[in-house]
Amino acid sequence: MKGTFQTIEGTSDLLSGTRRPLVRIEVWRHVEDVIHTVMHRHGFAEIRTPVLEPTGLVARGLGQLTDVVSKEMFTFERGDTSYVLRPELTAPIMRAYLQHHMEQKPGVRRLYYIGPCFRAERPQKGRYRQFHQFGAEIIGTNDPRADAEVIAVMMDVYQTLELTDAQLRINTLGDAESRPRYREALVKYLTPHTEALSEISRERLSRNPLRILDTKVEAECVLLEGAPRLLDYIDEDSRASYEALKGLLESLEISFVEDPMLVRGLDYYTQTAFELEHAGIGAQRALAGGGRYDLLAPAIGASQPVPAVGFAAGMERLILAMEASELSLPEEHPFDAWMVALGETAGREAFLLLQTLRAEGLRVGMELGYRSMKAQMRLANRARARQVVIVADRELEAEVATVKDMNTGEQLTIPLAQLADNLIKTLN
RNA sequence: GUGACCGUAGCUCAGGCGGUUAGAGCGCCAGGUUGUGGCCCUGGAGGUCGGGGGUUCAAGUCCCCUCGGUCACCCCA
Repeated sequence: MKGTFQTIEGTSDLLSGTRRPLVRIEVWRHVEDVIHTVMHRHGFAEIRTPVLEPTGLVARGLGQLTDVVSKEMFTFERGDTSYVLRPELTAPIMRAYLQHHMEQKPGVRRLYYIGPCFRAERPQKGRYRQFHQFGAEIIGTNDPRADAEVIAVMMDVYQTLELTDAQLRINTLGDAESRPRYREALVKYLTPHTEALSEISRERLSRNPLRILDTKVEAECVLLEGAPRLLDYIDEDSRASYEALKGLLESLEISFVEDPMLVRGLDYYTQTAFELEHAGIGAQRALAGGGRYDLLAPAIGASQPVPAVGFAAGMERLILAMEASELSLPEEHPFDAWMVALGETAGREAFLLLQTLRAEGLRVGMELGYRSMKAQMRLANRARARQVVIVADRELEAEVATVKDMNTGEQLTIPLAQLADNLIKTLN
């Protein structure tokens, strides 16, 4: 236990054969398969960017004042550059879009990703220092159909995984002009009540007042009921695009609730904002979040805004939700067959036979080292092998193998030349 | 970063007010069946009681520090 090395705080190994779905590799593979399939169906192209990015990209992209940038980044210096382990993927994707001049390609860009991210937070349920996100972005248009499409592909992933008990909430944050006007009104309303605010909200009042809207403090929620409404301040374009989005979602029969208190924690969001929540996964209940971020590109150096909308989703939270919703999750894969050999000569022949069966496409296992038949049979059973192929001197002399069906217990003698065909036939 | 709870075999846990060889179930290995799994029976291996310090004749048990885990705050996917 001690003396050996351990995974560092808030990180974990994903393994085969564990009882815990959250770290069971078969569950991850299944979820990833579904994500790739759904994204592919919707015409999104995969993009993989480095785990390491320039610190400046993330700091300017997400905003210096956000908690993620100001206290949750893993950064290090080497030479005269500062590197960061990416805390999210939207800024890196926009960086790639600009770097590879994707705006020069015809039409809009539909991109999706899956990969690890890092945040130096205190771990708890649904929150880890290395965690995994998947997401999709549509870059190059402010058409509200893009907002609807991003939500549609997101919902399709959960739908395909049969996770149907998540709730979608949407809101609009207004554009670059209307948001500051609202911000001003909110500050004006809250300032006389400064005394009633929590310490955290008081600090936000000057730094990022919109974040006060999603407070959990009861007294503040009551106070906010009388606050100016964001919806009353937003510009015509944002309002029209928000109405269009709602109409599209209704037509697509994607159910949602409007939540005027919904705000996002990163600076780059404007207009559409949305979040998908699941009630069964603890305090970190957001499965996915997203929205429009037309201002990200100029924040990281582009000469003009690039209209874009997307979502990001947590893989760990998705798996926790699937577990909470009692969906059946993949276990270790069974074996088609298992080789059992007795003695050194047969052990060598069985090993060669094993390889030819594998070449035929069968999933076949075998213990190495010379153990008793009983021990080998037990291993075959544990591996949930459908059939066992027994080979010893007796069989080899006659050029046959004894094949045992592990469900019925039935045993047959099969000529080696017909072994593969025979195994395949009985599997079907 | 703050707080609460928890660290005893590979896993899940038991160990009344400190008392001398630290236990169980499951798992693992072997045997019962000179070539046959799942059930059953028998035996075996496996533990510096997270680490360090202290109190005491005596510490898994009490105290302090430390590391790790879990959950919550905060934050966010």
